[in-house]
Amino acid sequence: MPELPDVEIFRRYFLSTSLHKKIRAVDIKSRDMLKEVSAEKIKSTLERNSFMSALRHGKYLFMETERDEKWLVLHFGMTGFLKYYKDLDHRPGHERLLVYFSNGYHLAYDCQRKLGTISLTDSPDAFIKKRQLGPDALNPDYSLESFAEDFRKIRGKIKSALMKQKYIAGIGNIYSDEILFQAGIHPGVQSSRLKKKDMENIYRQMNHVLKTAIEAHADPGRLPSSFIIPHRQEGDICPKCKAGIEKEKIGGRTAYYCPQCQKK
DNA sequence: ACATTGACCTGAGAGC
DNA sequence: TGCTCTCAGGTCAATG
Repeated sequence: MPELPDVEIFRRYFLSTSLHKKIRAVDIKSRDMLKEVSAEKIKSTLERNSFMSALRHGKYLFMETERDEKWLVLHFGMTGFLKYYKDLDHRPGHERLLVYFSNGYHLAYDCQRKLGTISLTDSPDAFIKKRQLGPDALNPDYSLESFAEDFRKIRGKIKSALMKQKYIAGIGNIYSDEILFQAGIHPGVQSSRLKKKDMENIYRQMNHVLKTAIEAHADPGRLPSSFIIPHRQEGDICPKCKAGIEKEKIGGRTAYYCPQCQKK
């Protein structure tokens, strides 16, 4: 599930539920999801501490602690999400990290497939650099000029390029389909062969689609009816021209597109 | 150097 | 009902 809009919604959820509350205890339920940190280190950093802010870069969420200037870093894989709850009856099904606040509430990081990661860092910038993440897809400082120049040099297909986190961070399988659908570009086109106008189109739609998705709380049911996301299934029709939606494997992932609106 | 493939996990749904 | 197979909104290491 979690691409940039989803993680942005998680960030806002975290801000509205979990700041400035004393952390009574921390339970690491899946040690295999820890990356470059021990369970003991996470516990000693968070316990008796509290959270004071949060940042997002691409699909990563950074949560800053009040003391020690440490940041808990979560990646949500394909199935991760956060849940803040009091009553244990509301506990989600696959808790991997559980924070107990002294007010009796819990913040759970749930990740069924365990494809996400839990880390700790002194600096989000250093973390981003180390993981070789590109600019965040909604970073206003990442200009159309830079985007066009970068993507002209990439040899793969445009869909794969948009999903590559080292080129640009935050876009995954679902939103790359939407951006290309809105831009009217076939996902299998070579990035380097796109015209200046196509680049501009993709760049604008990338910003528009991601912002629109955040406004809709990354909830497919609340997206505009002109989006292809609710129609990403075989046998469905294009919301713009009513042609049948087609699918194709591109870079190992399933791309859905409209053969009429997105010609090669 | 760059692009593609398989592995990593777990569960839901389709088909028999 | 129960089995097997395929697929899933992600990434990383290994391969071509």
